[in-house]
Amino acid sequence: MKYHNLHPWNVSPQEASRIQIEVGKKVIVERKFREVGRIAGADISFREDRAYAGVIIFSFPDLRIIEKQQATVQVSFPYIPGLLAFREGPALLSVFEKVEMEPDLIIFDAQGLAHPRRMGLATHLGIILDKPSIGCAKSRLVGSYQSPGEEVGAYSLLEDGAETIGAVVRTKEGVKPVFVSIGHKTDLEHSIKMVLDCGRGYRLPEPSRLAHNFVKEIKEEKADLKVTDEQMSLGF
DNA sequence: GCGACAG
DNA sequence: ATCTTGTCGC
Repeated sequence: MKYHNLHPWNVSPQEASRIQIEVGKKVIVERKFREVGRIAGADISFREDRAYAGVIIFSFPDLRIIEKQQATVQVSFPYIPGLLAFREGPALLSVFEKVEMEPDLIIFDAQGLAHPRRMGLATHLGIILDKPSIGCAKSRLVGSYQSPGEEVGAYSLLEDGAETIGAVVRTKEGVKPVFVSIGHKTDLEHSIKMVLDCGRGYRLPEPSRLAHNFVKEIKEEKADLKVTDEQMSLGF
């Protein structure tokens, strides 16, 4: 996949926040597509400063795997709440660059608009990749909410002041709900529907769950290789 | 100053 | 996220 190089990534935290405010002006919170034929799940696993990024493309709604790609990248930006995209973004773009079967929608294990500056990783990468995206996080970054009903499919709104920034969705009974928010080029109602339609009895939707297992495997099998993709392409 | 804080 | 043993429950 191709993507737009909108800004540098090796910047200070202050500059990163400024970039989020600037790039965030491009977000589109409207869904124009009708059908989803392919959906992608992406995730990253870390070991020290090396990131193992993976993407899996599925057919939808049958959720058959049609492509898997991976990339190993050296990471230097630290984890700072609100600036996750600056730590994981570069590695995710490296792996999306290898994807050939373009997805119609991407689900990220992170927030979308449910972010202090409405620029969570799902929104940020959706804009750079120019693809509809959804943020499906395992915990809250910002916003207040009432606990959703216990039945699968129940959800409550996540709000920040008078603004609705996402939804807290029950994807499995007796388990902590997930935090769904618009990433880019879609709406909240459809985002919630997609997360639920991709559910197969587990807390996380299949694209997220399998992408997570995938990068975990990659990390464990390549843990001893102290070489990143870039170093390999340089001939070693 | 204190507590919160995606992965 | 990652580091880790046992443990509670279906």
